Amino acid sequence: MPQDTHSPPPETILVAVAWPYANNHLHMGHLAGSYLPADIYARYHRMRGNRVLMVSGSDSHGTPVTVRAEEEGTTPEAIFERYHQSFLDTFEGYGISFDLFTSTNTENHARVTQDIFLRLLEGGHLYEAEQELLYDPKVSRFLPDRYVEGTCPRCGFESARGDQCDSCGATLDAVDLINPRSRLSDATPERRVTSHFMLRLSAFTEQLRAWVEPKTYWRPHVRNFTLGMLREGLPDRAITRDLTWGVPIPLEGYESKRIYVWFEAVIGYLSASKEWAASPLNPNGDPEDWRLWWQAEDAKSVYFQGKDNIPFHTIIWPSILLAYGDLNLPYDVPANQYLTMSGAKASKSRGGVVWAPDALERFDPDPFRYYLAAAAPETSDSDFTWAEFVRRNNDELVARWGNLVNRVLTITRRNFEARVPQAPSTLSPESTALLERVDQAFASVGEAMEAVHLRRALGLAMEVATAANQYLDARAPWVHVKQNRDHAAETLFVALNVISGLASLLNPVLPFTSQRVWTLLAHPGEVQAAGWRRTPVAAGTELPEPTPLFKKLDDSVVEEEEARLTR
RNA sequence: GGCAGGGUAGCUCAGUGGUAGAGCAGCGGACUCAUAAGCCGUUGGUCGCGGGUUCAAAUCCCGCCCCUGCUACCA
Repeated sequence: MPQDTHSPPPETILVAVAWPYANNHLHMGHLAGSYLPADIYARYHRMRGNRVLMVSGSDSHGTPVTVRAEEEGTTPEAIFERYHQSFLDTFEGYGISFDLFTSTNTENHARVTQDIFLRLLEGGHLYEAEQELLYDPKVSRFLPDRYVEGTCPRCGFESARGDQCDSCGATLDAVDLINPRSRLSDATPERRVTSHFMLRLSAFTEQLRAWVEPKTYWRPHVRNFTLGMLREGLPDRAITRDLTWGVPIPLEGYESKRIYVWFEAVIGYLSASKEWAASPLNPNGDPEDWRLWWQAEDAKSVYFQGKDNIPFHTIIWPSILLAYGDLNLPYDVPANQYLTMSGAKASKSRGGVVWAPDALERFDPDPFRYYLAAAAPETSDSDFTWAEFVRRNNDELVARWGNLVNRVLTITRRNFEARVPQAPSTLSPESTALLERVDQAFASVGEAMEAVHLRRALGLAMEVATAANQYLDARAPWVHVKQNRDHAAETLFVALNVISGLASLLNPVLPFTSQRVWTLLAHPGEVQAAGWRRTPVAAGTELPEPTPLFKKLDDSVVEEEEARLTR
């Protein structure tokens, strides 16, 4: 019988997702690395009845946006707006279900950031210090290290970047480069002294260590990397820059400076929560509701992003939170490794990537969600190939799951006048066993979901589909429908109920097609709202005419898409 | 250089002390309801290399080789 496998009291969970930088469209690496895992996790918890707030936004500030604006002869706002809209479209297309996807370019965010800045200043966590930085006199701008090129002082490579030499791999300081030149104008940068606010990160080393040490449930690479950085000691870092595109410093006399992105962007998690609470999106209408996720003791916050973002979420953001006080530190930071594209790292700048908006013009979202979840880079880098995409689509979605739904519905339609057959009062052992197996899967899949082992969660759900195919084959309802109608009726009744359970189990990963299965089973409303349990299919229910859930893809897709990649 | 992750069947990967696993590909078979899908059986591995600990190691320790990533003032 259907049952909720375990019903603890509702939890409060903040699903915090990396802020994409608004200088280009999103690609498959972004989806696989943070947006899709976050969405699967959030959908699962919503089905469990937990109180989920899933937020993120466009990171709108920073030098690259300014530079791009100048290249195109437009404003930073226009560049940001373009990609912000692209992000919103991508999330809608792929079913990434943010409660709020805002940006750092809001008054609210500036206000929250400035509040934190002032409180940290009062608390002695910030101080002013002079720095010598490289300045491009032609474009009148201080240069981030990456915008300086020159000869590597170590290996003599002539096109070393200011932060790192691509030839010998050395970590560099831009002022040490020989014959430095600006990448913005080719001018020779000048050394100029400028004054900036520094964050006293060094003061938090011990507190952070005490906080991270017991986090044994974190992914090993996240915890080890963080502890390694703490062992080496944290240097204080400048949190302001000589820029005009960014959040202003809330003090007199600092009009030419802005709060820098690495300090300001992570604050977005908090400002977005506040924006959501005060907006019409909050059904309760209480602007103070953000406190539920940020101040309640048992609230959990889970931060999804790629591994390159680990220090910002395990060192810098926690330091800011500790300095500010009275706000929850991250509960977990399930950072993913990288998704490589046919062996090469996905990169916005280098090409060879599958752009999220483009891919959706030719394929449905669920096959991508499925593939990226099944091959998620949870423990090590994983490779996206079109051949694997086509194979998983055809073998696993079409043949195993879609075909299961289709064959059961078709037999039912042709032999039982499209009505769910009546099963006998006592089910056979194999029928009972299969139903129990589905119901039990809600516990095992749920456990994997909560540990953010999404590959495993999906694998466990798909095993149930395999068991259902085996059951059908053993019971051969297409044979018994002629000789022993009751036997076939029981088989189909059970199979339809198993499919109902699978629609729910797979919904976090496959929301679009699970909803279609829901409709094919004549369930009213939305699968998302049905809870984390199998919804029974009642005998006698009239079923609509089935249509295939997934499209089988021809092998020629592989060549076509690979040709597109190299363009 | 430092740090991290990885090196297991042709391919993609799971498996952290107790007789080597899954999916796909390959081979064979029974079936035919279904988008020729599904089901059953089967071939295939000195678990990167060399030492060590142990009654027992893919799994723990040491050394080495190779791959990837990170190394935080691009975000």
